[in-house]
Amino acid sequence: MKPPVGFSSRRRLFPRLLLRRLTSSPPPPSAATAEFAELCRRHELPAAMAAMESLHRRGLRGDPVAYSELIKCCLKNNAAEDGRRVHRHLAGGGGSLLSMFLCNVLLNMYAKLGLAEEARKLFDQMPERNVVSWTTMISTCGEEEALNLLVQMIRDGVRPNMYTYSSVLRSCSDLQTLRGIHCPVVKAGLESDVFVRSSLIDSYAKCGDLPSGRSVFDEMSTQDLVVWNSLIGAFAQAGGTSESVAVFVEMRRAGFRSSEAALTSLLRACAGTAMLEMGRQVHAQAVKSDADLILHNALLDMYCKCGELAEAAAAFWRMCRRDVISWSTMIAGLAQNGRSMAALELFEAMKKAGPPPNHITLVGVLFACSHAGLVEEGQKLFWSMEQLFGIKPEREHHGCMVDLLGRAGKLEEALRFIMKMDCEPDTIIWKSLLGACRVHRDVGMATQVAKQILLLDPDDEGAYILLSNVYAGCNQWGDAEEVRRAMRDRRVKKEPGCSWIEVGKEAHLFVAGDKSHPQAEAIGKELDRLICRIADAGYLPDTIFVLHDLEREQKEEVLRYHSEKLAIVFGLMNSIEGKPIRVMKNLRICGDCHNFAKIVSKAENRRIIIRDPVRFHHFVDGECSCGDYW
DNA sequence: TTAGGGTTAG
Repeated sequence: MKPPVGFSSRRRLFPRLLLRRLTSSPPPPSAATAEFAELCRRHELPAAMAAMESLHRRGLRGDPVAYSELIKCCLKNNAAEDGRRVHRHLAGGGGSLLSMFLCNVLLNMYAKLGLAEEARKLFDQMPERNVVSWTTMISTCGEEEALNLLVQMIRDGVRPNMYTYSSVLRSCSDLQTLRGIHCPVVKAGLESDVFVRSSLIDSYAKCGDLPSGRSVFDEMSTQDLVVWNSLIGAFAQAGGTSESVAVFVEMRRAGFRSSEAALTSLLRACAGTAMLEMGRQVHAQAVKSDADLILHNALLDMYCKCGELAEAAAAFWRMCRRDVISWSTMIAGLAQNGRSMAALELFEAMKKAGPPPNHITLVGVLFACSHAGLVEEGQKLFWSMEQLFGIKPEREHHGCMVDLLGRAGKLEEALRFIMKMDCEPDTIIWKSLLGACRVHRDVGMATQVAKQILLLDPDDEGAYILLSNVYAGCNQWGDAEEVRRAMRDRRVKKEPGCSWIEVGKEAHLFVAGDKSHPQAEAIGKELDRLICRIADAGYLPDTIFVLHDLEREQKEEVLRYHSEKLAIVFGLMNSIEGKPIRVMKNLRICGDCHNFAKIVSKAENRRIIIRDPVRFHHFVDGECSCGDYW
């Protein structure tokens, strides 16, 4: 007899199962295995685990599909210990239950849970391996190991398929290797697979070869939304905002919908290059996706990275759901924009009403302390974070502490702190101390610290530059020149300083002293006029920031054409009165440009926002949000 | 049973 409409077998089984669980007499073997299978199928983890134990106690065994569902359920619930228990049960009794199929499922669980060692151990123990086993193993590995496994699998007579190549390609971090793998992919006729294609695009972008990524895309005959998004994401990651927008427009024209992933990538690109107007336009496209958390986190980040804190805060409080990334983004955004106290207040609110902080949240909070000179608060947090939040200080947190002490002029204390650290100091931590030596003009310690960095990395450009800055700042021109010579001898090049500004949704780039911009002549003239105007307001070029031993007049000339000055003048010339001037820099702002921007903000009655790689400077009415503490 | 696109710091 057929059940009545709407009365599915699933609905019928449930009360029977419940009844059985409530009664003490065990079900007959066939019913017990069926019950186990059903619990596994329904992913009821604790009940299925109990059913498995009970079955095995009675010497009974379940169906392979049931075990496979149970292992998948362990993975879904992140229940590694339960997964291991299933593994032990399957391996017990001579291991007869551990078929290649179930080994592969277990392998996948270990791999996805990040338990690489356990995955490897199981893989090594497998008497037989098929393409799924090899591919699963490859997907857990970095480039070198993935390539080794690929060679071994071919030697073992197992032919890689599109899944295998997709994983191998994704592991490539070196362009030559990537090209080497691309060849057999083409030979095997697998390039047209959309998964392989998106892996190729992502990996070419990651290896810095965007044109190759683009040509893989252009050769695509069947179109696929994810592949479009891969290309948008690839340009976004490389900082190519206008290119990623162009691909987005192209994609829409080709009839594809604008997905959340694509909009998120665009926002990331806008954030990376501080393209606020473009970001606002993407925001307008994103309004329909109210519930998408990742997209809204990216939106928040975009406003923070464009220095628009009021809009960031509005976006933050408007979100219908906020996760640890939303809170961390907002806290770091406030801190980087010189609003340390507000960052700390938000952290207090998070502790009361938000999700538990993670290690990145605490980096943001420590950053807030170090950039506001809140030494005691920072130290208190650092020493209590493990106890309060269960987060063991990592290298990044130690780096923040060195920064905190160094910025506050406690150089000896910072050095002692480094010496006592549990982890080995890396060049980033030493450079933080070297930066503090420069600010506080401690030539002796700077020399020692720079030596330490160059021992770790003899080609570290930053160490040479910072040390030569320290010498130049103390008028030790001979020493500064010697550092420069050492740099030349080792062929270490200084990255040229550049700034850019968005005008009419386009980025205009300026390199120090560069006259290639179409308006270069007019900008130069306007800069001269501006410098004359602000000279009356007290601007005097501070030549200490010129690193070469030049005559004063020459130094002034070098300073005059620092890229941020050119960008500010261009912004003044090309934007509506009253609109803030927003400049982005690849290097940290020099003291003279900082002073220049302060005076211009007052003299021209303009808000100027400069973002360097570490933080923001908001110049309003002759003052900077950093309080001259950077 | 194996592979794809999106968010935070340094």
